[in-house]
Amino acid sequence: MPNIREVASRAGVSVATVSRVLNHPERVSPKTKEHIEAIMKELDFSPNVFARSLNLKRSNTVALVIPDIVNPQYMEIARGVEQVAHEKGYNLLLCNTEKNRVKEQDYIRMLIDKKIDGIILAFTLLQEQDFDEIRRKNIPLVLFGQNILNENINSVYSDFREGAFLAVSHLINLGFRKIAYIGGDSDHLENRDKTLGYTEALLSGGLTVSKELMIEGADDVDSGYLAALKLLKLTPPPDAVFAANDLMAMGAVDALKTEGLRIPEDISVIGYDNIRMASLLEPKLTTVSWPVYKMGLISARILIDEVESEEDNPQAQNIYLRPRLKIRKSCGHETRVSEIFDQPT
Amino acid sequence: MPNIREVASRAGVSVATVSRVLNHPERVSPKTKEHIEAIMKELDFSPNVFARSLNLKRSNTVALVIPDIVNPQYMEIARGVEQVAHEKGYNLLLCNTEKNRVKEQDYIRMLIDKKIDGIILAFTLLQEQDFDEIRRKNIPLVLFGQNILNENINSVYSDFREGAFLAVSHLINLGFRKIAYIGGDSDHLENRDKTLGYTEALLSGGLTVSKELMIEGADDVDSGYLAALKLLKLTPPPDAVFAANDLMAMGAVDALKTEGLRIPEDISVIGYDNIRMASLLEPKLTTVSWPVYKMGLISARILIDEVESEEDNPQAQNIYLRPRLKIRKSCGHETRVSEIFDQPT
DNA sequence: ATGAAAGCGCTAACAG
DNA sequence: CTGTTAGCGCTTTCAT
Repeated sequence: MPNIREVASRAGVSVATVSRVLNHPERVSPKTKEHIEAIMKELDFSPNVFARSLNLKRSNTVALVIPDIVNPQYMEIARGVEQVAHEKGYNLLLCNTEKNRVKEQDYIRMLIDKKIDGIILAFTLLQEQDFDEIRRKNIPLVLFGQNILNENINSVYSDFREGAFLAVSHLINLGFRKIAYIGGDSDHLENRDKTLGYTEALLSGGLTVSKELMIEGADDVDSGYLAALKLLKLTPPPDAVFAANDLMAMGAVDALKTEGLRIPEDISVIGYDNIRMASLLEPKLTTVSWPVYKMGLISARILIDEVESEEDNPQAQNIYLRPRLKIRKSCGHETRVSEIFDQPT
Repeated sequence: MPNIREVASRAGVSVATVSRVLNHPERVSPKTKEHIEAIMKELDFSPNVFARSLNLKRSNTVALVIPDIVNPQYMEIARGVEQVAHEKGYNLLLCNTEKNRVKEQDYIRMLIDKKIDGIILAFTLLQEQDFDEIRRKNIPLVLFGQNILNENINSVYSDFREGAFLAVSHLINLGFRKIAYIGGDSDHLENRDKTLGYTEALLSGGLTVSKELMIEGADDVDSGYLAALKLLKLTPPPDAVFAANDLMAMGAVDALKTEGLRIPEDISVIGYDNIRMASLLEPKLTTVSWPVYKMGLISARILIDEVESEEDNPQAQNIYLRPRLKIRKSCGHETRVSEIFDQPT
């Protein structure tokens, strides 16, 4: 593996000149530049990134920390982030916390030690003070999918409270009165926000909030299945259920159908996320959509801009994208369904 | 940020000693070791990875190169790999090629330049000669999900030809005669293997292979949908369809149902992969399962073992895990369905 | 068991 | 426009 010294000597120049064609090509005369480049090609030379990083104190690598690598919604984030990172010549370190607070903290520690250029924390389980070290070391940080904890931290988020409110209000408008809720893991702030949206919608619709209608799931298909089974034990059972994500909604639909109920004739189901699969379910799932992929792109752009900016304390950005109701077939009401389907989306 | 020199001077020892407690603790007297460790803690010192890597020529980072970050099956690989990498103190660089041969080559080039410690190539689009550079630089490499191209390259794979054979034979045993095939992107070797399995099963079942029954999809839900629509135009239409993955199978089911067909009464569908969603479909999808997650774990272990081994040319491993038929409800035959469902899985 | 010193390969300040 | 040179922070001989 040739190094810069070898290139220099073969080209009959100093290492500084070679380094210059690598980093400031404009400061080298076109002739020597071409010559040196030819030699680089010939020797198949590529600069040693470690030495480079040691000097520059940058790794050209950013990290995405996510709770669950197999959740398709989270992977949409990764797709967006990877896209931008690759475009801009950065590498993407993927950190899967498995919703484990300790693993998340470990990872952050490790990322700081590694002198990562920037970090995107998606749906973090951590508190503001846990970011202190990141901020103290001036490592650019973007919080994804999180309500603003602090205006001084970059965040790209969608209002999950509002989304839940939308979903439940839709159910109420449809005429349902006993609306169950399968919530996500309440360790996550966005799930607590959804719960808020659920109760607010109930209240503002003149309904009462009942603990027995609220079950906490674990964000996956199976817990949705189990929760629905539990809800069916109530007498009378709920006439509609709002699940905090599509995965749980799909599990619930599966359970409901297994128990012989028809959807939406006997019971309505509404989800959250609008994952691709949600539209393949029978019946196609009504859900709340929010622009994950786009938010992934945006997060990465904000992050990398900040990495590359000279400023020490750039103004934090708080980007906010709205959720939207996606009406399909899994909710309905005998007398009102046509009326609803005629309304614009 | 304190460096090793500062730790040394505060501890009243030389940098060499500090370095030793980091790398060869046994070569330092317990007393001084403890003392130095205390000072490290006090100063919150952690060694600079760039300097370290520059010396050691290792990055403690491995890469996973996959064709499609949103395919749940591929993400299962990532889950396994991340698990092991994290356990062993390695970072995981995620490279999404979007099934783009050029992007894949770019990535490999970049990984080599980055002096990555090891690479797992999942369902690569590349040819054996494309790995030359990786092997020349002695970078440990594991091919995932690939038939052996070369016994000297580590590979962890499942026999997709056999899996397809299993699936189609099942259909034939069920009594179907006109069996369509929605293949995956034929740029991928594993999809060509599935095609092989399909035709072999047909032939060994005494059926003929017909081009018009074979459609090439793009491994996603939508292309399955489109393919099924096309197949329905045939007269008579096929009585069963084998899709090369569950995503396409799900798309096909969607199309078939939309066109008013009942599954399995009017037409049977069988998929491949056994993704979680496949069991939520109505009817639950019969499919071929193979142990992706486990294969991810294994790949990472082989890779990291090789990274950490002293040997220059360790014996390559070729691990092989069998696919298995997962019989559910989406295939059936009026007269034989009960008979089939009584047979052991 | 410990220390001195020579790099690892590169960048950038400084000098010309 | 180009060359000289001093680090970046660490690991590792080679001495002692």
